[in-house]
Amino acid sequence: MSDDISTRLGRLSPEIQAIMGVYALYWKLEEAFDCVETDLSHLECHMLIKLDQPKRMGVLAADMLTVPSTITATADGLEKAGLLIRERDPEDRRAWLLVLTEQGQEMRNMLVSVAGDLFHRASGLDAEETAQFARLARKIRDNILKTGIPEGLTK
Amino acid sequence: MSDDISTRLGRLSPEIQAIMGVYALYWKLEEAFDCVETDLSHLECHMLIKLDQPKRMGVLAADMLTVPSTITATADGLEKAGLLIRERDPEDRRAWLLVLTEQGQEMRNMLVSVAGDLFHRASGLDAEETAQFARLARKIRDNILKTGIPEGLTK
DNA sequence: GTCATATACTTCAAATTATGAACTATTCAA
DNA sequence: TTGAATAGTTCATAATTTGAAGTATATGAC
Repeated sequence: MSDDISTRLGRLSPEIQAIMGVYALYWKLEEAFDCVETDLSHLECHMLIKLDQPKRMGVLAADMLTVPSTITATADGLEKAGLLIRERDPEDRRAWLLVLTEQGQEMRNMLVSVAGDLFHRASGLDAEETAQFARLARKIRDNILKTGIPEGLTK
Repeated sequence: MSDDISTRLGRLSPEIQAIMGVYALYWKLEEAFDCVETDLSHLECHMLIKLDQPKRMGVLAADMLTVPSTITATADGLEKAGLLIRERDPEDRRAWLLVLTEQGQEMRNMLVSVAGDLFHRASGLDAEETAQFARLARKIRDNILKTGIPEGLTK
């Protein structure tokens, strides 16, 4: 009709519009992830996607803005599924490096490809808009990691 | 160092960059919401923010991409806290309209203001970038609601 | 060297949250 | 009027998340 959701949303502040958009996209992506044929939980999918290279668990915790015990549980799941292994970090033997197995790499590639496609369909943005959005999203993420991550955990 | 998180993220596809940015922002906002002095759960905060005007529970369920029983539970909490009341929708007496009380309005105003500030601080974007991001976010949200919401539930 | 303190991760029990199936009330269409 | 569909509710269960206490390693002060 005339006074529909979109029209009213236009009257809210840009920040709230941005937040609502982010929430909608987040929820939609989560929902869509459910449909992907895997036995992985959402957090397991996220961790897999973030493991573009071996990372310490503490770094992942900071990156995913969660607590260590959650990372332990998630890594346990992925390890049990044969998608990653734990290796001691030679630079600090208290820490583990999470390293994808070949099978983990394959799964990750699949997820990354599916996620990209999901974003495309869910967002409805064209290539240029996607690039623009990605640029801002990257800037936001940089800012969050910069302000939210503990000192020295930038590996 | 040289090969830091941000640099590597730049090598990923725009879609994945966008998704990671969205996830980072979502998680950061969730985390920040915890610090706001309320007795509300996250979902209760979200629902409150979405109630810029009376809405049917089914509309909220579609909007928040969740199931009816979750909406029932969330509305129960807000009703118990005196922040909203249920009114039968005169156009369809099976449906409830969720209407904010005066106290609910106040709480919502507070949350909207805090959320805007949170976005500002978490994202680190300036006004123009925020506007740009908001525009794209709105477009995304429109697309998601258009494709995800059941027919006729645009009230 | 060694002692005290800090860090990286794990364990586990408890709390929170989310879900789906079965149910009530109302509407709609034939 | 009747049968099917829709709006929301209830409730038991499942999944997720957390925080506190524990182990092992590292770091810095003496």
